[in-house]
Amino acid sequence: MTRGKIKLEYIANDAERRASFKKRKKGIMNKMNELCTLCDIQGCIIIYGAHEPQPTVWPSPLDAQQIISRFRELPEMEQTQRLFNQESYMIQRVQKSHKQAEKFQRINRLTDMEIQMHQCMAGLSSLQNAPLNDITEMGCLAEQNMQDIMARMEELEKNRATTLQMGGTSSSPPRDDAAGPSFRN
Amino acid sequence: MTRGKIKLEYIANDAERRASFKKRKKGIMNKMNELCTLCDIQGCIIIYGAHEPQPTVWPSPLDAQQIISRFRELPEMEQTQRLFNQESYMIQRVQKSHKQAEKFQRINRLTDMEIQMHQCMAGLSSLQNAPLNDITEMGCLAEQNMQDIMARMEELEKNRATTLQMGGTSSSPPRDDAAGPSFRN
DNA sequence: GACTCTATCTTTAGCCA
DNA sequence: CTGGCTAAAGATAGAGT
Repeated sequence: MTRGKIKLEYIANDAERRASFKKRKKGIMNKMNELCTLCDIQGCIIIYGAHEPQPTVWPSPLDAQQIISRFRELPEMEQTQRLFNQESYMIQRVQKSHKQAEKFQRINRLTDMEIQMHQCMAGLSSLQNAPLNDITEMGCLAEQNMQDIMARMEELEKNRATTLQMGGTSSSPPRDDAAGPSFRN
Repeated sequence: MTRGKIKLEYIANDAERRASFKKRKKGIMNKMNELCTLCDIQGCIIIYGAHEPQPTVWPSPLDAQQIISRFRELPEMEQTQRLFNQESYMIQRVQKSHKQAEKFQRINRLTDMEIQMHQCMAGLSSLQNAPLNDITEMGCLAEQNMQDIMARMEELEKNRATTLQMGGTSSSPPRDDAAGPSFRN
Protein backbone atom coordinates (compact mmCIF):
# COMPACT_ATOMS: atom_id res chain seq x y z
CA MET A 1 0.00 0.00 0.00
CA THR A 2 1.57 3.17 1.12
CA ARG A 3 4.79 1.71 -0.03
CA GLY A 4 7.92 3.51 1.03
CA LYS A 5 7.01 6.01 3.65
CA ILE A 6 6.83 5.43 7.36
CA LYS A 7 6.70 7.61 10.41
CA LEU A 8 10.02 8.11 12.15
CA GLU A 9 9.12 6.39 15.37
CA TYR A 10 9.65 3.08 17.14
CA ILE A 11 8.22 0.19 15.17
CA ALA A 12 6.03 -1.66 17.62
CA ASN A 13 5.55 -4.78 15.51
CA ASP A 14 8.34 -7.13 16.29
CA ALA A 15 8.78 -8.92 12.99
CA GLU A 16 8.46 -5.69 11.09
CA ARG A 17 11.01 -4.00 13.27
CA ARG A 18 13.47 -6.84 12.92
CA ALA A 19 13.11 -6.82 9.18
CA SER A 20 13.58 -3.09 9.01
CA PHE A 21 16.58 -3.28 11.31
CA LYS A 22 18.28 -5.86 9.21
CA LYS A 23 17.76 -3.98 5.98
CA ARG A 24 18.78 -0.66 7.38
CA LYS A 25 21.82 -1.96 9.17
CA LYS A 26 23.01 -3.39 5.91
CA GLY A 27 22.23 -0.08 4.25
CA ILE A 28 24.25 1.94 6.72
CA MET A 29 27.23 -0.37 6.57
CA ASN A 30 27.13 -0.09 2.82
CA LYS A 31 26.96 3.70 2.96
CA MET A 32 29.91 3.77 5.31
CA ASN A 33 31.86 1.56 2.99
CA GLU A 34 31.13 3.88 0.10
CA LEU A 35 32.04 6.94 2.10
CA CYS A 36 35.38 5.53 3.13
CA THR A 37 36.16 4.34 -0.37
CA LEU A 38 35.15 7.54 -2.10
CA CYS A 39 36.78 9.92 0.32
CA ASP A 40 39.53 7.79 1.86
CA ILE A 41 38.70 8.71 5.40
CA GLN A 42 38.70 6.85 8.68
CA GLY A 43 35.49 5.95 10.38
CA CYS A 44 33.76 3.21 12.24
CA ILE A 45 30.31 2.08 13.20
CA ILE A 46 29.21 -0.03 16.12
CA ILE A 47 25.63 -1.25 16.19
CA TYR A 48 24.06 -3.33 18.90
CA GLY A 49 21.03 -5.19 17.64
CA ALA A 50 18.24 -5.64 20.16
CA HIS A 51 18.62 -9.41 20.33
CA GLU A 52 22.06 -9.89 18.89
CA PRO A 53 24.69 -10.96 21.39
CA GLN A 54 27.52 -9.42 19.39
CA PRO A 55 27.61 -5.94 17.96
CA THR A 56 27.97 -5.41 14.27
CA VAL A 57 31.11 -3.44 13.66
CA TRP A 58 32.47 -1.69 10.62
CA PRO A 59 35.04 -1.95 9.16
CA SER A 60 36.13 -4.67 11.60
CA PRO A 61 36.47 -4.91 15.34
CA LEU A 62 40.21 -4.57 15.00
CA ASP A 63 40.12 -1.48 12.84
CA ALA A 64 37.38 -0.04 14.97
CA GLN A 65 39.64 -0.41 17.99
CA GLN A 66 42.25 1.67 16.26
CA ILE A 67 39.81 4.37 15.33
CA ILE A 68 38.37 4.34 18.80
CA SER A 69 41.82 4.68 20.25
CA ARG A 70 42.31 7.73 18.13
CA PHE A 71 38.95 9.02 19.28
CA ARG A 72 39.83 8.47 22.89
CA GLU A 73 43.22 10.03 22.60
CA LEU A 74 41.91 13.01 20.76
CA PRO A 75 42.91 14.75 17.53
CA GLU A 76 45.29 17.59 16.86
CA MET A 77 44.04 21.16 16.73
CA GLU A 78 41.80 21.01 19.74
CA GLN A 79 44.04 18.50 21.36
CA THR A 80 45.36 20.98 23.86
CA GLN A 81 41.91 21.91 24.98
CA ARG A 82 40.64 18.41 25.10
CA LEU A 83 43.80 17.01 26.56
CA PHE A 84 43.46 19.55 29.28
CA ASN A 85 39.93 18.43 29.92
CA GLN A 86 40.92 14.83 29.93
CA GLU A 87 43.82 15.57 32.20
CA SER A 88 41.49 17.35 34.56
CA TYR A 89 39.25 14.36 34.54
CA MET A 90 42.09 12.02 35.23
CA ILE A 91 43.48 14.25 37.95
CA GLN A 92 40.10 14.41 39.59
CA ARG A 93 39.97 10.67 39.49
CA VAL A 94 43.34 10.38 41.09
CA GLN A 95 42.44 12.82 43.84
CA LYS A 96 39.23 10.95 44.48
CA SER A 97 41.20 7.76 44.55
CA HIS A 98 43.68 9.22 47.02
CA LYS A 99 40.91 10.03 49.43
CA GLN A 100 40.27 6.38 50.07
CA ALA A 101 43.82 5.52 49.41
CA GLU A 102 45.57 4.72 52.66
CA LYS A 103 44.61 1.18 51.91
CA PHE A 104 45.46 1.31 48.27
CA GLN A 105 48.79 2.98 47.75
CA ARG A 106 49.75 0.50 45.10
CA ILE A 107 46.56 1.26 43.24
CA ASN A 108 47.36 4.93 43.31
CA ARG A 109 50.65 4.38 41.66
CA LEU A 110 48.81 2.54 38.96
CA THR A 111 46.49 5.46 38.47
CA ASP A 112 49.37 7.90 38.31
CA MET A 113 50.94 5.71 35.73
CA GLU A 114 47.69 5.73 33.87
CA ILE A 115 47.95 9.48 33.49
CA GLN A 116 51.45 9.22 32.16
CA MET A 117 50.25 6.68 29.67
CA HIS A 118 47.44 8.90 28.60
CA GLN A 119 49.72 11.82 28.01
CA CYS A 120 52.20 9.72 26.21
CA MET A 121 49.58 8.18 24.01
CA ALA A 122 48.15 11.58 23.25
CA GLY A 123 51.54 12.72 22.17
CA LEU A 124 51.91 9.66 20.03
CA SER A 125 48.43 9.60 18.62
CA SER A 126 49.50 11.20 15.39
CA LEU A 127 52.28 8.67 15.11
CA GLN A 128 49.93 5.77 15.55
CA ASN A 129 47.76 6.67 12.65
CA ALA A 130 50.46 7.89 10.35
CA PRO A 131 51.73 5.76 7.53
CA LEU A 132 55.23 4.52 8.21
CA ASN A 133 56.78 6.96 5.80
CA ASP A 134 55.60 9.82 7.91
CA ILE A 135 57.13 8.50 11.06
CA THR A 136 60.41 10.21 10.42
CA GLU A 137 58.96 13.66 10.52
CA MET A 138 56.55 13.03 13.31
CA GLY A 139 59.07 11.15 15.33
CA CYS A 140 61.26 14.22 15.42
CA LEU A 141 58.35 16.32 16.52
CA ALA A 142 57.38 13.85 19.15
CA GLU A 143 60.83 13.17 20.50
CA GLN A 144 60.93 16.33 22.55
CA ASN A 145 57.78 15.31 24.34
CA MET A 146 59.06 11.79 24.57
CA GLN A 147 62.07 12.93 26.52
CA ASP A 148 59.91 14.94 28.88
CA ILE A 149 57.74 11.92 29.41
CA MET A 150 60.64 9.59 29.92
CA ALA A 151 61.96 11.97 32.55
CA ARG A 152 58.65 11.84 34.31
CA MET A 153 58.65 8.10 34.03
CA GLU A 154 62.00 7.88 35.73
CA GLU A 155 60.78 10.16 38.46
CA LEU A 156 57.69 8.05 39.00
CA GLU A 157 59.78 4.94 39.07
CA LYS A 158 62.09 6.43 41.66
CA ASN A 159 59.13 7.36 43.79
CA ARG A 160 57.80 3.89 43.41
CA ALA A 161 61.01 2.34 44.59
CA THR A 162 61.33 4.85 47.41
CA THR A 163 57.83 4.23 48.63
CA LEU A 164 58.31 0.52 48.56
CA GLN A 165 61.40 0.79 50.69
CA MET A 166 59.55 3.15 53.02
CA GLY A 167 62.71 5.18 53.43
CA GLY A 168 61.93 8.12 51.17
CA THR A 169 63.98 11.18 52.13
CA SER A 170 64.22 13.61 49.23
CA SER A 171 65.61 11.88 46.20
CA SER A 172 63.38 13.64 43.70
CA PRO A 173 61.76 17.01 44.41
CA PRO A 174 58.24 17.23 42.95
CA ARG A 175 57.76 19.53 40.01
CA ASP A 176 55.44 22.48 40.39
CA ASP A 177 53.73 21.29 37.23
CA ALA A 178 51.51 18.80 38.97
CA ALA A 179 50.00 17.41 35.80
CA GLY A 180 53.30 16.37 34.39
CA PRO A 181 54.60 17.42 31.00
CA SER A 182 51.95 19.20 29.03
CA PHE A 183 51.72 19.55 25.30
CA ARG A 184 52.05 23.21 24.60
CA ASN A 185 50.36 24.80 21.64
CA MET B 1 24.80 14.96 -17.80
CA THR B 2 25.02 11.60 -16.14
CA ARG B 3 23.56 12.96 -13.00
CA GLY B 4 23.52 10.60 -10.05
CA LYS B 5 25.75 7.67 -10.67
CA ILE B 6 29.46 7.44 -9.94
CA LYS B 7 32.06 4.73 -9.73
CA LEU B 8 32.87 3.44 -6.29
CA GLU B 9 36.45 4.62 -6.12
CA TYR B 10 38.48 7.41 -4.57
CA ILE B 11 37.40 10.79 -5.85
CA ALA B 12 40.59 12.42 -7.03
CA ASN B 13 39.18 15.91 -7.43
CA ASP B 14 39.56 17.66 -4.14
CA ALA B 15 36.57 19.96 -4.19
CA GLU B 16 34.33 17.25 -5.50
CA ARG B 17 35.49 14.83 -2.84
CA ARG B 18 34.93 17.32 -0.07
CA ALA B 19 31.45 18.06 -1.31
CA SER B 20 30.60 14.41 -1.57
CA PHE B 21 32.03 13.73 1.84
CA LYS B 22 29.97 16.41 3.46
CA LYS B 23 26.75 15.25 1.86
CA ARG B 24 27.34 11.61 2.56
CA LYS B 25 28.45 12.12 6.11
CA LYS B 26 25.20 13.93 6.72
CA GLY B 27 23.37 11.13 4.99
CA ILE B 28 24.92 8.44 7.15
CA MET B 29 24.30 10.30 10.35
CA ASN B 30 20.69 10.70 9.33
CA LYS B 31 20.39 7.01 8.54
CA MET B 32 21.82 6.11 11.88
CA ASN B 33 19.40 8.41 13.58
CA GLU B 34 16.51 6.76 11.80
CA LEU B 35 17.76 3.29 12.59
CA CYS B 36 18.09 4.02 16.26
CA THR B 37 14.69 5.69 16.42
CA LEU B 38 12.84 3.03 14.47
CA CYS B 39 14.41 0.05 16.17
CA ASP B 40 15.44 1.47 19.52
CA ILE B 41 18.93 0.06 19.41
CA GLN B 42 22.34 1.31 20.51
CA GLY B 43 24.92 2.34 18.01
CA CYS B 44 27.53 4.92 17.32
CA ILE B 45 29.50 6.34 14.44
CA ILE B 46 32.89 8.01 14.44
CA ILE B 47 34.03 9.68 11.25
CA TYR B 48 37.30 11.44 10.75
CA GLY B 49 37.15 13.90 7.88
CA ALA B 50 40.38 14.27 5.95
CA HIS B 51 40.86 17.90 6.93
CA GLU B 52 38.65 18.15 9.96
CA PRO B 53 40.47 18.50 13.25
CA GLN B 54 37.66 16.87 15.18
CA PRO B 55 35.83 13.68 14.37
CA THR B 56 32.14 13.74 13.77
CA VAL B 57 30.48 11.51 16.28
CA TRP B 58 26.98 10.14 16.56
CA PRO B 59 24.96 10.32 18.71
CA SER B 60 27.39 12.37 20.81
CA PRO B 61 30.93 11.92 22.01
CA LEU B 62 29.63 11.14 25.47
CA ASP B 63 27.13 8.52 24.36
CA ALA B 64 29.66 7.11 21.97
CA GLN B 65 32.06 6.64 24.87
CA GLN B 66 29.47 4.54 26.64
CA ILE B 67 28.81 2.40 23.61
CA ILE B 68 32.51 2.00 23.06
CA SER B 69 32.97 0.96 26.65
CA ARG B 70 30.41 -1.72 26.09
CA PHE B 71 32.25 -2.74 22.95
CA ARG B 72 35.49 -2.96 24.85
CA GLU B 73 34.00 -5.07 27.59
CA LEU B 74 33.08 -7.86 25.24
CA PRO B 75 33.38 -11.45 26.44
CA GLU B 76 36.85 -12.53 27.47
CA MET B 77 37.65 -14.85 24.62
CA GLU B 78 36.93 -12.27 22.00
CA GLN B 79 38.84 -9.61 23.80
CA THR B 80 41.88 -11.79 24.17
CA GLN B 81 41.74 -12.64 20.53
CA ARG B 82 41.41 -9.02 19.61
CA LEU B 83 44.20 -7.95 21.91
CA PHE B 84 46.41 -10.56 20.42
CA ASN B 85 45.63 -9.34 16.94
CA GLN B 86 46.43 -5.79 17.85
CA GLU B 87 49.74 -6.85 19.28
CA SER B 88 50.53 -8.75 16.10
CA TYR B 89 49.75 -5.68 14.08
CA MET B 90 52.02 -3.51 16.12
CA ILE B 91 54.79 -6.05 16.00
CA GLN B 92 54.51 -6.25 12.24
CA ARG B 93 54.76 -2.51 12.05
CA VAL B 94 57.88 -2.44 14.11
CA GLN B 95 59.53 -5.11 12.03
CA LYS B 96 58.68 -3.19 8.91
CA SER B 97 60.05 -0.10 10.49
CA HIS B 98 63.29 -1.82 11.43
CA LYS B 99 63.88 -2.82 7.85
CA GLN B 100 64.50 0.75 6.80
CA ALA B 101 65.87 1.60 10.16
CA GLU B 102 69.63 2.02 10.02
CA LYS B 103 68.97 5.67 9.40
CA PHE B 104 66.27 5.98 11.95
CA GLN B 105 67.42 4.41 15.15
CA ARG B 106 65.93 7.14 17.21
CA ILE B 107 62.65 6.67 15.42
CA ASN B 108 62.78 2.98 16.13
CA ARG B 109 63.07 3.64 19.80
CA LEU B 110 59.93 5.70 19.52
CA THR B 111 58.16 2.88 17.79
CA ASP B 112 59.27 0.42 20.41
CA MET B 113 57.96 2.76 23.01
CA GLU B 114 54.75 2.91 21.10
CA ILE B 115 54.29 -0.79 21.57
CA GLN B 116 54.91 -0.54 25.26
CA MET B 117 52.31 2.17 25.42
CA HIS B 118 49.84 0.13 23.47
CA GLN B 119 50.27 -2.88 25.63
CA CYS B 120 50.06 -0.82 28.73
CA MET B 121 46.92 0.89 27.53
CA ALA B 122 45.46 -2.42 26.56
CA GLY B 123 46.20 -3.75 29.99
CA LEU B 124 44.70 -0.69 31.56
CA SER B 125 41.74 -0.37 29.25
CA SER B 126 39.47 -2.06 31.68
CA LEU B 127 40.74 0.24 34.37
CA GLN B 128 40.02 3.29 32.28
CA ASN B 129 36.42 2.47 31.77
CA ALA B 130 35.76 1.05 35.16
CA PRO B 131 34.04 3.02 37.88
CA LEU B 132 36.36 3.91 40.73
CA ASN B 133 34.95 1.25 42.98
CA ASP B 134 36.24 -1.38 40.68
CA ILE B 135 39.78 -0.15 40.67
CA THR B 136 40.78 -2.18 43.67
CA GLU B 137 40.11 -5.49 42.05
CA MET B 138 41.35 -4.60 38.64
CA GLY B 139 44.41 -2.89 39.97
CA CYS B 140 45.51 -6.12 41.55
CA LEU B 141 44.96 -7.98 38.36
CA ALA B 142 46.82 -5.40 36.35
CA GLU B 143 49.74 -4.98 38.66
CA GLN B 144 51.49 -8.10 37.47
CA ASN B 145 51.48 -6.80 33.93
CA MET B 146 52.39 -3.36 35.15
CA GLN B 147 55.56 -4.66 36.71
CA ASP B 148 56.49 -6.47 33.55
CA ILE B 149 55.96 -3.32 31.59
CA MET B 150 57.90 -1.17 33.99
CA ALA B 151 60.77 -3.60 33.68
CA ARG B 152 60.66 -3.30 29.95
CA MET B 153 60.49 0.46 30.26
CA GLU B 154 63.65 0.51 32.33
CA GLU B 155 65.33 -1.72 29.82
CA LEU B 156 64.30 0.52 26.97
CA GLU B 157 65.50 3.54 28.84
CA LYS B 158 68.87 1.94 29.45
CA ASN B 159 69.17 1.13 25.79
CA ARG B 160 68.25 4.66 24.93
CA ALA B 161 70.91 6.15 27.15
CA THR B 162 73.47 3.65 25.97
CA THR B 163 72.79 4.31 22.34
CA LEU B 164 72.91 8.04 22.79
CA GLN B 165 76.29 7.83 24.38
CA MET B 166 77.45 5.58 21.53
CA GLY B 167 79.31 3.46 24.05
CA GLY B 168 76.93 0.55 24.34
CA THR B 169 78.80 -2.53 25.55
CA SER B 170 76.35 -5.02 26.99
CA SER B 171 74.47 -3.47 29.83
CA SER B 172 71.16 -5.11 29.00
CA PRO B 173 70.88 -8.29 26.99
CA PRO B 174 67.82 -8.30 24.74
CA ARG B 175 64.99 -10.60 25.71
CA ASP B 176 64.09 -13.37 23.34
CA ASP B 177 60.52 -12.19 23.69
CA ALA B 178 60.84 -9.40 21.17
CA ALA B 179 57.35 -8.09 21.68
CA GLY B 180 57.78 -7.48 25.35
CA PRO B 181 55.33 -8.71 27.95
CA SER B 182 52.28 -10.26 26.39
CA PHE B 183 48.86 -10.67 27.89
CA ARG B 184 48.38 -14.35 28.19
CA ASN B 185 44.99 -15.95 27.92
C1' DG C 1 34.51 27.18 -1.17
C1' DA C 2 29.23 26.85 0.52
C1' DC C 3 24.20 26.57 -0.83
C1' DT C 4 20.40 25.52 -3.78
C1' DC C 5 18.25 22.97 -7.32
C1' DT C 6 16.85 18.84 -9.81
C1' DA C 7 17.53 14.47 -12.43
C1' DT C 8 18.92 10.35 -11.42
C1' DC C 9 20.37 6.64 -8.62
C1' DT C 10 19.78 4.03 -4.19
C1' DT C 11 17.34 2.50 -0.24
C1' DT C 12 13.66 0.32 1.65
C1' DA C 13 8.41 -0.57 3.18
C1' DG C 14 5.20 -3.66 2.06
C1' DC C 15 4.02 -7.79 -0.03
C1' DC C 16 4.58 -12.47 -1.53
C1' DA C 17 6.81 -17.24 -2.45
C1' DC D 1 12.99 -16.56 8.99
C1' DT D 2 15.21 -15.85 4.02
C1' DG D 3 15.07 -14.00 -0.19
C1' DG D 4 13.02 -11.48 -4.21
C1' DC D 5 10.04 -7.95 -6.02
C1' DT D 6 8.33 -3.13 -6.89
C1' DA D 7 7.13 1.43 -6.25
C1' DA D 8 7.60 5.28 -3.21
C1' DA D 9 10.78 7.88 -0.50
C1' DG D 10 15.27 9.32 0.17
C1' DA D 11 20.08 10.37 -1.03
C1' DT D 12 23.12 12.74 -3.89
C1' DA D 13 26.17 14.04 -8.40
C1' DG D 14 26.51 17.63 -11.13
C1' DA D 15 25.47 22.16 -12.40
C1' DG D 16 24.20 26.77 -11.41
C1' DT D 17 24.40 30.98 -7.93
